[in-house]
Amino acid sequence: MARPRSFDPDHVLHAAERQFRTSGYNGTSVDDISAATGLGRGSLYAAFDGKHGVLLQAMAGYFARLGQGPRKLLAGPDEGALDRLHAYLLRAVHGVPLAADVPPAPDRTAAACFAAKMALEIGASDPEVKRLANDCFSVVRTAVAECVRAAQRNGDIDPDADPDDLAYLLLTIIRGTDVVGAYGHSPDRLTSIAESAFALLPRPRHH
Amino acid sequence: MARPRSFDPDHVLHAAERQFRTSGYNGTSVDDISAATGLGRGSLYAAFDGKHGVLLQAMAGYFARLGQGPRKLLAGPDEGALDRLHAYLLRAVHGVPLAADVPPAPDRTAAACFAAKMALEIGASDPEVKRLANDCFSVVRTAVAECVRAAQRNGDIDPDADPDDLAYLLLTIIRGTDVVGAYGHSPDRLTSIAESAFALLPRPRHH
DNA sequence: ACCGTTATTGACAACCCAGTACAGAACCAT
DNA sequence: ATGGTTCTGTACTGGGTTGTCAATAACGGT
Repeated sequence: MARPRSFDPDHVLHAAERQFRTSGYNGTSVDDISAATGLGRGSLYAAFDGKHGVLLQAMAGYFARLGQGPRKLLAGPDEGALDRLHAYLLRAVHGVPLAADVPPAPDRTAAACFAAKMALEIGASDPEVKRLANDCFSVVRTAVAECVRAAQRNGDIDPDADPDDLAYLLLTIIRGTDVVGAYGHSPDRLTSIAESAFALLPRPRHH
Repeated sequence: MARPRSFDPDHVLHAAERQFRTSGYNGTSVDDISAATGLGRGSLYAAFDGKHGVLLQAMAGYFARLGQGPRKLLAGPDEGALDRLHAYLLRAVHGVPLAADVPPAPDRTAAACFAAKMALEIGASDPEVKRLANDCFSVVRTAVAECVRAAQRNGDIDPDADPDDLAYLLLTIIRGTDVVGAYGHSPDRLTSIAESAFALLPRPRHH
């Protein structure tokens, strides 16, 4: 009974996310978002409540995508848990894809965890952003910890190791590759870091 | 023969660095820097060439401080290299101090690697910042790698491990703690992560 | 005590930005 | 076809930002 919106909200949020990723929050103006998405000022305010609203909704979408990745890749039977962990680690250091059907990132600079980047920039003065970033960390951390436990049950990881400690460490490494990898390091180097980390996981001492 | 400047450049750059750390580059105005340092606009432009100049010089100072830390803590005889690595790791995850006589940081949020934070925010469009950040990474990485080699010579680390790979991994972990630790995680948690990482270092298999 | 040189201060002008308001367009149900 | 409702684009405004300029103050050599 009324005029339908002529854009796809997800597409708009993806474009905005890309913009925020490359220019930062304070570095992108509403006009930048407008240009990147094709929407006019008015539509942006009506649909997303302005710049800050766009950011929050873009981060929420990112969170949803982020949650699916680890859960799908890491969940499963105890058997093969270590392999899943390996595969996830290699994948994670190369960034979270914008969408399921989109390759992870054009350049690694823009692939760094969106939530972490926004949190580092404005999280100190923006509790909502801070909370969203923490949620992103938590979902990865719990999924990894669960997978570590599965691998322990299967005898692939030293049962004496604390799965939560390991999960924290792995999360730290993944976030670290965002920073290290964002500038001047090749994907090969990131892969190498991930492999090194995986190789150091505590294996059970067999007999 | 002319009026001397009435401020200490280092003190000004430290204050500016603190401001940049808490508010980000685009989040701090020249007036903010002016208020934080006590200098007027004109003096800032005359002495540091404006906001961007202040950032570059503050980062250069940070780089100098950063370089001293690892080198002093990590360099030394082969004997005890592993202990030095351990001590450095524990120290690094709690941030780089503003000055030699100043405690590392009031809150961990502002302690995250200054260079990494600036590089993540504006490095994509600021080659000079990007280069400075890479320099910061390099100095830590090479110092760590050298210490790993020393520990290997002393038989404390598996001689088959690639010291450069390990150094990259450790650098990644340190940078990761900046991100993870910046929001919502206690210093104890960071210490725990550092200890976990240290415990996983590949020891030589003794007979 | 004076004067050249340099720092400091405060104000100013041009510009950019976020958010709002209003006018027009598109759609659908009737 | 028409009308009500919602979307879309643009123009406007108040506030904040940057970089500069001229006037003033402070110092040291002479």
